[in-house]
Amino acid sequence: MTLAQLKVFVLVSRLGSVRAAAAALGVSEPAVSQALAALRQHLDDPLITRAGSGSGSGMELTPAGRRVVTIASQMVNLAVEAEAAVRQSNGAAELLRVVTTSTLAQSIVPSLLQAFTARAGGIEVSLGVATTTEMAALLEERLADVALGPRLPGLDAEAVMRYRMTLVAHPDLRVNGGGLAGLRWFVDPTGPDPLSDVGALLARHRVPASHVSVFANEKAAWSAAAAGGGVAPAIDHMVSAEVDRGVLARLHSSDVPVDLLLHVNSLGAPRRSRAADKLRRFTRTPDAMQAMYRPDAGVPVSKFRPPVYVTLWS
Amino acid sequence: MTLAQLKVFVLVSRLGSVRAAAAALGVSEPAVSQALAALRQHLDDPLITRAGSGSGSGMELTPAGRRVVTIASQMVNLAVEAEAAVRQSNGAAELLRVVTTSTLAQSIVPSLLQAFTARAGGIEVSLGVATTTEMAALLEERLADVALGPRLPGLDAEAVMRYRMTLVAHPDLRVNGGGLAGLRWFVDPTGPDPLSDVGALLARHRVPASHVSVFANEKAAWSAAAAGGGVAPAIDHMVSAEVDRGVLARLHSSDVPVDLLLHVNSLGAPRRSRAADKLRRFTRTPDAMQAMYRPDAGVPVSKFRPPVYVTLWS
DNA sequence: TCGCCACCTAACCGAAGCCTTATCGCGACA
DNA sequence: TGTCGCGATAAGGCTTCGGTTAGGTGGCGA
Repeated sequence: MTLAQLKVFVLVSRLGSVRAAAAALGVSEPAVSQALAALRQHLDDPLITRAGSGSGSGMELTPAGRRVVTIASQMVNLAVEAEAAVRQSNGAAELLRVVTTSTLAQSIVPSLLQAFTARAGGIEVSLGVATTTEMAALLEERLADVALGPRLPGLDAEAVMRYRMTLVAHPDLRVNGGGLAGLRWFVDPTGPDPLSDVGALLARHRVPASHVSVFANEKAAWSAAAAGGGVAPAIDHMVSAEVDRGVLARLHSSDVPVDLLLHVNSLGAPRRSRAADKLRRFTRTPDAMQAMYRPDAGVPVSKFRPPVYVTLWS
Repeated sequence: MTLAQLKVFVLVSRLGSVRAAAAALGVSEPAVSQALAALRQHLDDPLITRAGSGSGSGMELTPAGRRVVTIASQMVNLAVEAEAAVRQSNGAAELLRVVTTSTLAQSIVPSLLQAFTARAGGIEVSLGVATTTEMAALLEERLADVALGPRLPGLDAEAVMRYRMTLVAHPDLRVNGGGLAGLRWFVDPTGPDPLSDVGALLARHRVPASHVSVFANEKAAWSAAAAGGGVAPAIDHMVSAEVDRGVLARLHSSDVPVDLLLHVNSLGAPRRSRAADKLRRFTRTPDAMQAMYRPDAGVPVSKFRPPVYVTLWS
């Protein structure tokens, strides 16, 4: 019984799927399946089984599994706590692990974190990308300290800023009879995640999967849209320069632009790290606002080469 | 950072010595030292250092070490709890791990445990031997559920029975001018442990180490005494047969025979296992009393061949 | 100053952990 | 009835763990 195995088990039970856990950990699916098998053998109990014994119906804990998952979760948390305790005792830099969606990781979040590290000394920030479902599980398991994105139910969430998502395209593009759903859509890797901003947009417009092209990052999607032949979702104030230069134009419909809220999510006050607390406080300052609205402050796109959607901390 | 490493660290810090921890775990001393080194490297902190940087002065936790022990201890406890939870959920036999002193392990305790397992169904008992100092640490770390022996401070102790420790020798042996300290003493492996019954007896009589011979078990010590040339401590009612047969005779002095109390020690009620609770209750019954006073009920001596003083549960 | 005691380090070795790719099993669903 | 999705299993390789024995180091006491 190793800590890694316990971490895997907890993550599988929280995400309800081996595949999802593998993705969240950034490893292959057999790796997860095998860790689970080892734990099952060691404890001599299936712990978690396929529910409908078919696909799609999720998984289900055995009685023993239910008891173990709570204990295992505590152990994983304590392991993180131990490392943090040492780091803090020795005055080393605190570690703040932030997760966000792929879309936000390319636009708003990097400049926010850059401003934060400059302001609050002695904190080392690392940024990871995850789907919305994963974000909650990652926070619960203390694999991340803060999640920036939509409001996560069951966690301590706080609205930070309002941002507008628009659709952009080549200025000459005309929408024909089929409506927006008839066009080609160029999206970043959050597109396939139905809970993400972009995924929700695709769902609302009932865009068939065959019309969607996934790009490594948002900028690549705009470029494709600027070249003509399709539309791309974008965060409004990040494309203002391109719109001003006439390279792109905003499209309008009943659904776009749409105003969204960026939240800071973390565990409740007693359970979250000091660094997480500091970031929460920082997001309320004018400095933070200014950083988030600065359009050109993105990190170099190269940092987000595929596979973007998988990041992990050991 | 593995659970085994954490267990080692906690045990070292509780016993205050690498050697003692190695003995308690039944492994060589470098094994412990190395596990500690791995943890130190991983956490980048010495965690625990020699106090006076000399021999005998014990060890001392660093600030980070102090914080880590408490966390590590919880983790180790939770690991045990997880396994117990599964076992219980599945109706498998509960596991009761008992530690006792070497002296008692050869005499009173086996017949007690034998009676207990016969009475309380579905409990699997395993017996280990440890020094008095180790017993407390083993209970704290949940490496054992119950300790049978002297009262352990800081734990939930309950007196179970009174037993008498006598000195036996060949019937013809006469004590000369030097008193008892001038004789050869034949003792079992608890002799070198100054906190044990036998060790305390040696200390009170100021027996020099050169006069002490350590035998693999108590019966071997009696045999040597019966052959003449020395004395051996023994639990009174276990040698009554030999005394009746004239093979051995009891010696008397201001200090011997001495009456001692056997205690059941375990963690406090909320923290101890159900099986531990059952054993505690059983010790209050007449059946338990009868079993403990039955002189011939020892387990075969072969089970206690050296190394006796080492015990091991993984 | 010699030797002992307690801890650390080195070197080696087998077992287990943990990752990969490839393949199988099995419901669900068109 | 194929085939798709998803989990389990097989096989293979690298790394780490955890154990051993042997030898090094540095106070402390006689």
